[in-house]
Amino acid sequence: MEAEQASNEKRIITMKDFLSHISLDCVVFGFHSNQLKVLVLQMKTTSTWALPGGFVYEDESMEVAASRVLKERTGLNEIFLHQFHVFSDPQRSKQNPAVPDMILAGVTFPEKSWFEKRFISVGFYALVEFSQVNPQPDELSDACEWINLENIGILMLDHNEILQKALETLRMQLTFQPIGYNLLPEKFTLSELRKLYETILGKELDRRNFQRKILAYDILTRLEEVRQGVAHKAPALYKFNLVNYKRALDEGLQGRW
Amino acid sequence: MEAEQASNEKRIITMKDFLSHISLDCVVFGFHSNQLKVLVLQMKTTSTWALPGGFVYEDESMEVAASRVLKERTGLNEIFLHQFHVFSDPQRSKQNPAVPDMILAGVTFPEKSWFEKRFISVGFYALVEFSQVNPQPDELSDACEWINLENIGILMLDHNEILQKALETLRMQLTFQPIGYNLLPEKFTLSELRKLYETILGKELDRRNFQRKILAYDILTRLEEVRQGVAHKAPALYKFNLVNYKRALDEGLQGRW
DNA sequence: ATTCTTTGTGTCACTGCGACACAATGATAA
DNA sequence: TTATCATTGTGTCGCAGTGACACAAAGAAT
Repeated sequence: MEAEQASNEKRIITMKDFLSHISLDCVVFGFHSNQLKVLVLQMKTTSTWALPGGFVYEDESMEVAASRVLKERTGLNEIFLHQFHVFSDPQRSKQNPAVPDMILAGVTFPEKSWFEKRFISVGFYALVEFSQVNPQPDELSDACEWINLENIGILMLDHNEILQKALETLRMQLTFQPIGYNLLPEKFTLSELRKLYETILGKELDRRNFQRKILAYDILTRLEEVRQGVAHKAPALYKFNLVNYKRALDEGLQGRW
Repeated sequence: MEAEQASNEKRIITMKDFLSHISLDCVVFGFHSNQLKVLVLQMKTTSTWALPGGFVYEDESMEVAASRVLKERTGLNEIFLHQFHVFSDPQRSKQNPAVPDMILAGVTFPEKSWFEKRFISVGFYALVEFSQVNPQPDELSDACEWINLENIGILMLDHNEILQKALETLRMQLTFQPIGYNLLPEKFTLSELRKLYETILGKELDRRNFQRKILAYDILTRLEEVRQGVAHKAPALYKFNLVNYKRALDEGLQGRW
């Protein structure tokens, strides 16, 4: 169906075309200035902060819906998405705080019955290149912006739990899959990659051991170039070897069993 | 609400109390005779084999619903469950093949509209002690029984994909979490535990190296007893140290980063 | 009594680990 | 111009863990 473009004018959105009782919430991770950042929205009526999310059209898969929703929030066409958990506590959305915002935005409810009742949410995390994102609020929110992970305050509903679960999933995942592609620019330094790992793991890594280990994964290609305009010894630039990187995602890293 | 007991007589089941568009499918793993087994149902009308599953009441979480469904199929009260993926291809249930069986079983459809349309399925895998399971078919099926994982044939809808994804999830999980509790009896031998790992990984492990590694996890307690009635040297019996086992599940095994 | 199979314990050479050193490089300050 | 500082690339060290495998014990079968 036609893309719903962000617009200043009120537009009619009907819930009828969405699957009832199902929503999705996205934890969008970016990386900038050696900080892991999360994209959040500020709701119009309540001013609370929330993770981006939305609903699923009747002819969409969850992944397609999440891609569509995030294209609208970030402007990006291809986003690395990964489902990580279904949040289904019946208490989590007894009274949907977004309803006033939706009414304000002109949403009509052909059948209020399902939307004002509970719904489950499929949690996705997305990894995006910070510099390529053009944050766009939706009809329900005043702002869409990046917040440093360590500065996240109180979010709407169970969004703090959703964010925490996403982070735990990312952390656990580093034990068997690499990370970095989709988050870092095409060319990056080992120092930048290491700081990405450090912000996810929440601890400092020895730069020499990190280098030996990550090079042992055989997923990086060292470029002839070095980073320009830096204050000290210029570090080498690297890029991901996508064939090996994707294989490492599919098959997991070697080891353990 | 009242438990829906299996019964020979037709009973009225109404879809009205379930969340629309949402189902769950369970891959129930058991382990017996050194084989990983999966619990499957045989549908009445079509005679196809399917994974157990069901729907979610309006006041249940996904986990509670899955526990309820599996209590009915296995007779077990406490089952280790883990969500692993949401299956949401719009094509996956355009025409629900279970509808004829449901009609045969006396199910009425207050609002056919959602059930004959598509729905997403939350995939769970369950780990159960084979010997404690009392397989029970539901109203839609003739049989509920174990099949060796390596003998699984064609399953209904996308259930082969669901099963494959569950197995991949289990395999990947062995790189950062242990397995065995819930699947093995309270007392077991290292040989039995190793064969469990081998059937999940699909490859043979050296029994000496396996022993050294698994003991290094510090999740096992060696008992004073040995297995009786065996043909050769009696192996020592072990049990899981639940404190350490659960910590290993929560925090992951040491290593990598 | 011998053979077979399984188990418990252990060894070996090798690899990877955590902790860290040293030299190179470029900017900054004296 | 020289010295200092901070960062990076490469490497070492002692130790721990690995894959491959040996040997002895134990009990059943022949």
